[in-house]
Amino acid sequence: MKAKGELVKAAKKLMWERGYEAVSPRDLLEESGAGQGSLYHHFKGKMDLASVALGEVSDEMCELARETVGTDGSALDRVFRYLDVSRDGLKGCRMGRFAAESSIAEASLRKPVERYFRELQGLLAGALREAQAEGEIAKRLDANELALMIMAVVQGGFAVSRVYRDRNAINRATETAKSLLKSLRHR
Amino acid sequence: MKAKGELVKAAKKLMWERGYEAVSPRDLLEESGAGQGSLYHHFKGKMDLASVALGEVSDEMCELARETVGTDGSALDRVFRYLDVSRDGLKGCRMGRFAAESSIAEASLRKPVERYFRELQGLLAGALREAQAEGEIAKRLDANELALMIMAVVQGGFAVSRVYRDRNAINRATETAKSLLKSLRHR
DNA sequence: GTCTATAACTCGATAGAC
DNA sequence: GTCTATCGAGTTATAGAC
Repeated sequence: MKAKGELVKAAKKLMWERGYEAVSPRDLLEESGAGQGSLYHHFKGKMDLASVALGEVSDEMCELARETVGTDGSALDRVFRYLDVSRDGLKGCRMGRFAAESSIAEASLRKPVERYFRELQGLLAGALREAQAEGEIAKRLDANELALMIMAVVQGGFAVSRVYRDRNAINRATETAKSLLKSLRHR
Repeated sequence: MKAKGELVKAAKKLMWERGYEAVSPRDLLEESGAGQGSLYHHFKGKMDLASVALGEVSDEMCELARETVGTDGSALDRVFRYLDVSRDGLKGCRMGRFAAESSIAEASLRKPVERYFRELQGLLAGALREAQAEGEIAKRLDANELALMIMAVVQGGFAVSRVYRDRNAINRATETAKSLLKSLRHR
């Protein structure tokens, strides 16, 4: 039963680095130290293992998002706290990196990613709505749409960083998003 | 010599749909109608063919960007014209979709993508700088950084769209970006 | 539950006839 | 310049001993 846990751990590590398609069962067995049959004893196949691994990553990312966007500080500061997270643009989002792969069409892989995105959008939209209610920022923009755009900046920031081979491009993009949000204040 | 052109055409089509890694030489031969040896007669291999195809796509996308961000209309309107392009979020950017793949590490694939991104950022930054000079928007934000963020919104919009399976999520994200830019006016 | 061995297939690339 | 045939390696998955 140890092999099962080791396989999931290996999948979480390797698929963060390389995504789904670029990781082979062979890689997973090697990384985990498990024997050939173990993968297919505990899981239906590579995709089933990936699905379990992504489910765990999704849980971890949701928890992290709740801590980041959490409850202390002003509503707008909580949104800024999410944008202020220092990101390595060359790595890619542990969840969002699967969006570009064709495997995202498979429900078992897409669902954990969608769950994280919905949770994150809800957290950001909640904080933005609160910021609007308390007069921190203008009310004319829909909080849900603003949250969606903020998430797009982060996801797209990874893309731009990788193309430019500049691990900080993403952090400059989120900094600019902060500046734009500030321009919604005091109206 | 017909096979060469057909192979490039096939690569441009299939790699738009599926990226680099998910397209095999087999797929390319089938789509193009060329025989097995033709690929390796005209190109060094799959990557060389992809590089030529991406080069052509990069040229086309640069030209399209120049037309879109072009010269007529106010500077800010030209930026809005780029954001207003209707995008199918489920498809993915013809260039940006390669950013998430590990093959982007290969210079011959990354270069055409980077060339397009630099061209686009330059066009957007130029229009934004002009908008600032003419007093359309506030000057306190760097035009280059704003352009970078706008590109991130578009690239990330594709990611969010695909995860949500909502082809319009990207268009809502760009619409919100427009609204935020408008909040920089009249200060 | 874990392992070794291997099946059946596809991958990117090459050889060589025409 | 194009084709058919095929290589060696790597892919996902299965069989069956322990």
